Amino acid sequence: MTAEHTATLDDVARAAGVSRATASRVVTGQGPASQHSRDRVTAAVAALGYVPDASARALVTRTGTRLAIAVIGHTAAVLDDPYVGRVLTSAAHVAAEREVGVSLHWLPLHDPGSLARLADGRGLGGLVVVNPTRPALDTVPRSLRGRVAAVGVGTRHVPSFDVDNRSGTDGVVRHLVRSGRSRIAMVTGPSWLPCGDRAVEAYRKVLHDSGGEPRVVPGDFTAIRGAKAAIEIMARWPDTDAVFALSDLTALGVLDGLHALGVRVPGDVAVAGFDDITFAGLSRPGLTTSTHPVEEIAAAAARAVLDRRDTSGATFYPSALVVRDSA
Amino acid sequence: MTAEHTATLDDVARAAGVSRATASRVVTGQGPASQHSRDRVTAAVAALGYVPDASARALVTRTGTRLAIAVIGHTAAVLDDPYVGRVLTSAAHVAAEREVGVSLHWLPLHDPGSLARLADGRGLGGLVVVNPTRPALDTVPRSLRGRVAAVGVGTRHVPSFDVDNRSGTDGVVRHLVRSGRSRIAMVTGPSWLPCGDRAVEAYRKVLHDSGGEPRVVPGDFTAIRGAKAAIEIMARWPDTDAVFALSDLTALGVLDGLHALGVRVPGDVAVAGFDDITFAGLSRPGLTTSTHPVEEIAAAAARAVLDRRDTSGATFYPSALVVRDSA
DNA sequence: CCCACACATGGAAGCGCTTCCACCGCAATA
DNA sequence: TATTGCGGTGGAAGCGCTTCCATGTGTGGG
Repeated sequence: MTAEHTATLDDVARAAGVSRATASRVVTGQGPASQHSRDRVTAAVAALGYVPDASARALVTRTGTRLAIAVIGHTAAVLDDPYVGRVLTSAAHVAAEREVGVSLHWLPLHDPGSLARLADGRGLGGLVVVNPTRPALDTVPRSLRGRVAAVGVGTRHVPSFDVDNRSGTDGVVRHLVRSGRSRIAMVTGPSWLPCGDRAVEAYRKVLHDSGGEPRVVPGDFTAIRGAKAAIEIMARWPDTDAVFALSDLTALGVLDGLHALGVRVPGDVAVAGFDDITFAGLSRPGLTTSTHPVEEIAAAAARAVLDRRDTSGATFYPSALVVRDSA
Repeated sequence: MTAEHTATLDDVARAAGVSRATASRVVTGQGPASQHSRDRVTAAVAALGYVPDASARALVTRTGTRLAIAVIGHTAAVLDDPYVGRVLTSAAHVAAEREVGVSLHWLPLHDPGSLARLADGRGLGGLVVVNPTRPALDTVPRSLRGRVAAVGVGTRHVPSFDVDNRSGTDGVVRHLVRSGRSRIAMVTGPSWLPCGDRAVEAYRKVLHDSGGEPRVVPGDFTAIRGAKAAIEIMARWPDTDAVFALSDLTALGVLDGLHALGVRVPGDVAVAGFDDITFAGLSRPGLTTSTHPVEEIAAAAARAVLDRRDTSGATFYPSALVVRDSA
């Protein structure tokens, strides 16, 4: 009851009748230990409510006590993206359970050294790279081996977690086709982001299957770009009857651009986005989109890093169509 | 160049020709030190690029290495509020500079002990309480004295940082009056949140000055509640010609509710919000609102905690009217 | 001229933990 | 029975830092 003095590993060892070394082995799960002492230590841990001191552990294992979230982008403004906010929130939530904190960093797209510099300092326990590029991921120092994960499409070397853009896009574009649209344009993500490629592929495939011709305009996941893209699209292909943007933010911008042009949605042109952000349901017309389990993805990435799990390889999370008014 | 081995305090002491004790005193700024050794150590620190190991320091000072962000609310859903996301992002950014991480926690509104429990564990270097209640703030254990700050209106005991709701509200409501509205309703924040009181006061004052009668409906900062509030308001006071919500999210909901009712905005009813979130500019009609420098406020709170500054007392940040289409 | 007192300083202890290493007893092999 | 091997174990070192304490140094007053 009156804890007052937080239990230390010494207390646990004493209570279990073993040495501190053995207690440590049991608690960390590293090294040999007989079933008998394993049981006794586990019991003592529970009885005393022992929680390892993260600082002490970090000190000796030379492993930081912080999970860094690094976002790659042209400017520091990427940090303000609601998507990043969701990643951060979810990661912070997971980290909190492990008595670990998270910190947020911007990695300039054209400064490959920045990641190495970030990872160089002490105190870094793990790294989650958001929207990584190949070159960036290649500069991760080996001191962080096994403690790096990617949110978005990564490389073979680090576990990566992403939404299934391919089937998500497929679902949305098919929906557009089903509802009678055939001249469908697409606003992509930034060209340097590999995850967009799969989406574009899927879009091309559906269009090919349905006999439409692809109309692709580059985007950057921002709303402003969406508005401009809408204007571009309508100027270039005036008969366009649907626009699919690989980001709700961009789709909202498209809505804006179309509105400025006097084009009715969904009357003249249907609009669909991707991500299902909160505001997709609050825009007028309500945005048809595809879900993006960002929180789940970020939590998985954080856990992979924190647990030093060897989950190399890519994991894709399903995306589901959400039909509202815009398409 | 080839750092390889991160400099330790020992290296600094050796380079400066003093003992580790003296070097520590200079680096931390605690304890006496002659100007001479002060200079030599500072030079050595710069030359070696020394950065104190947060874990080691935390271990001995028995002070955590993590800045906890605690949000009070009925359910854990408060953590998904974009406002919290902005606070977290900004705090994480500030913390990163100090080699510190942040973690996110939900404090059940009716479980006063939860804050104490959170602060009890080791590894907690500081605490920022978002939207604190008096009782919650009173349970902060003394072990955290001087390392707690509030985002929102706090108590006399901890430094608090908030937007100037009073003048912000004043600005918005006055704008409504100026543009010819006189039957203005207000959707407040949660009743247990003291910050809302000042806003309601300001609203009442403007209405009193302009001869209007107050129409207050309780809100909770969510969009759904906004939609319901809109319906409530129009049912209770059908001649209402303006609605002011103390949150953009709620205002967006009001827009939705009004739309469902077939009420035109701003034709029939003007709508104004508070916060100026990203989506305030993307809704249709664009939301008239008042700015809320959340990032600046959160950064100030984080800094106050991290620097153990004795900034007790409340600091209010100015809010500025942003006129768009909705009012 | 000497004592007291401040200030500056270095030695050393120790924060809570992991991990190397030497050691023990026991079964399997020779 | 004498060796080897091996899983289990505790002692002890040490991670990088702060801080207590005893030990110098220099000043002013008696």
